Amino acid sequence: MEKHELVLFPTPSASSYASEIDFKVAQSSKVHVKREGFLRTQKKKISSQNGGKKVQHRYVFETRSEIDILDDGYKWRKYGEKNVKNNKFSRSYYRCSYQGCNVKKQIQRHSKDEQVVVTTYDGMHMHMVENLTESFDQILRNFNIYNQSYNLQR
DNA sequence: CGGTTTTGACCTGCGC
DNA sequence: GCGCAGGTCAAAACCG
Repeated sequence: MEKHELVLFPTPSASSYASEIDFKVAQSSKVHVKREGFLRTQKKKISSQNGGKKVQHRYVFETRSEIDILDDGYKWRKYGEKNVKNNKFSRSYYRCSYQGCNVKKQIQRHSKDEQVVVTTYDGMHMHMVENLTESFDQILRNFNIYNQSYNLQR
């Protein structure tokens, strides 16, 4: 396994909810990760669902790859597919098939730069997984560490 | 047989 | 309201 190095520091976003960062993975490909809170309307919806206790997380991965589905070690069940406007490629919707796990993800290819795959994760897994891909784990860990220090600075 | 994919219908938020 | 765009459901097909 290659070493994952942190390439860029993000510019503090205008939105207080979002932060983003780039990782270089295995020499060739770069992963752009973005973490954002939900928009106000979505927050409202969430809070009415579970009493407003839980914070929802969203991670957006942008990878440059020929393969649409990057194996992150989790088991996903596809539950939908849609054509999005201004995009010739369709977007796929997946849900984590672990029982009781509510994590969702969307996979979508850029219309302009079709080499880029955008993977959006909604929520966090509250369970372990045997087959966790090391690179994915490492990226998320680095990203969380980064976010912690970022939050401390403010 | 049990889980997954497919696919059109259904639901919902939002802008006009 | 209405219609569009995006997100989800669910029944049938599919597959090991």
